[in-house]
Amino acid sequence: MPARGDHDARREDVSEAVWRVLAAHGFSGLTLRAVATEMGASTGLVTHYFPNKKALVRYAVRLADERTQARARRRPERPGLVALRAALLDVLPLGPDAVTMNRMWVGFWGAALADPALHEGEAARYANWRARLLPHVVEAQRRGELDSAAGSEDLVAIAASFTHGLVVQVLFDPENFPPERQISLLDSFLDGFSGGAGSHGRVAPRAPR
Amino acid sequence: MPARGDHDARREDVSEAVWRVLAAHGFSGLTLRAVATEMGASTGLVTHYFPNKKALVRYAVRLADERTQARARRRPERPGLVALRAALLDVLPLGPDAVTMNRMWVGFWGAALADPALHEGEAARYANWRARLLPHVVEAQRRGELDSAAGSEDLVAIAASFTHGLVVQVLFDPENFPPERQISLLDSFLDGFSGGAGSHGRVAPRAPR
DNA sequence: GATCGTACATAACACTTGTTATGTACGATC
DNA sequence: GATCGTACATAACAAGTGTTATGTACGATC
Repeated sequence: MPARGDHDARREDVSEAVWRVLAAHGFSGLTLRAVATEMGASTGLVTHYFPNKKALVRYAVRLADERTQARARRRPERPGLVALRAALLDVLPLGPDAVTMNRMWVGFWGAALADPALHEGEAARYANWRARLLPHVVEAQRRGELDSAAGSEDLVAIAASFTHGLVVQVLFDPENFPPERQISLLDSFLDGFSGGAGSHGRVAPRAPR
Repeated sequence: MPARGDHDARREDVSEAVWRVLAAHGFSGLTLRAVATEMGASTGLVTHYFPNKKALVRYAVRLADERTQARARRRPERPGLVALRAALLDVLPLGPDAVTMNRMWVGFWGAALADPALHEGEAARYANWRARLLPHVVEAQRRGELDSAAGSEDLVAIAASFTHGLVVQVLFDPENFPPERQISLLDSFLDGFSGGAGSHGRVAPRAPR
């Protein structure tokens, strides 16, 4: 008899297939059969691990969010603006995996707007994301690395807006937004809010790559 | 025999129903029957005016974009930062109609990412939007209303990112982002890029309402 | 080694989908 | 006023959907 962990591991395998299908075919292309063939299995496997489609989607999305959060938490960051920059960089579609995940999130937004339960979950995730960004902004403001003209909560909302809006533009026009430009745009954005004089040079070092 | 204009007018009626269905139920809820009942008609009407679903979606999305552009073009704007602010304000979900249209756009993004034809169209619309914002940014920089540290194209991309990212957050959490806060966030954002000193007060007057 | 529960595959179900065909009211044309 | 094309409604169709039922291989348990 397989251990309990195997069961959960299988559910995560299915969830990852959901991510890929969602990223490739959008929410309207997310069918149990598509998920099954994505895994090279049958729909029987999917229905064996999830009671219905709604539960499958809920689990897959929640898992995606948990993975993202875990990855962000793991990195020991220097506080303040550097940490904020790292947290935002972490979201951008700078590599193939990040592209897939962002495609899945954007594809999910449309469905979440229409379904009350998914909507609530997504709103909570947004609030959670902002709450995790907030201490970095506060610390950056305390250090004078970020302008204090705007309130911390507002600055967080602005930074989150910029980042996700950039994600959408990147996904639709990847050739116009290669990783280097994404990073440079983020730095220009942060530059705008880095204290009094807006043009005193970059406050954060360029990414090594 | 009805005039040619009636035929086109009917196609626009159908398109508007598509917008509402898309905003309410997302792309996966966009069915010919849903569109028909949204109009209080039968699917026969829809199929009479459009050869297939793909053509219907294409037409509806293109019409939505044309309407938006026409509205933006009509307003005679003062040049520079004021014009940029007005153009961005025009996109935000400040009223019920704008909320509906933005919900439809976000719902459409997911489908556009998955379908090559729709993807191309959406990428073109983004490029077009940036091209229309560009002269305002250039003029604002020339006047010294906007920081010239960042390139004009980059500033446009940053402004577009911020605006659409804010749209998404507003749609998911409207109570946290009432119209006044949306406007104040936009002004804070623009403030960050308004020349040397970042905190010399608002560069653009608050909206009257 | 018989029993049994788990982990699937396979198949069938009712339902919804886009599409197509058919029917029909009705104003314009001769 | 007969004819005709337009503007739909109604209905039928095959294909695809989520869900449920059934079959079955197989390692663990006694």
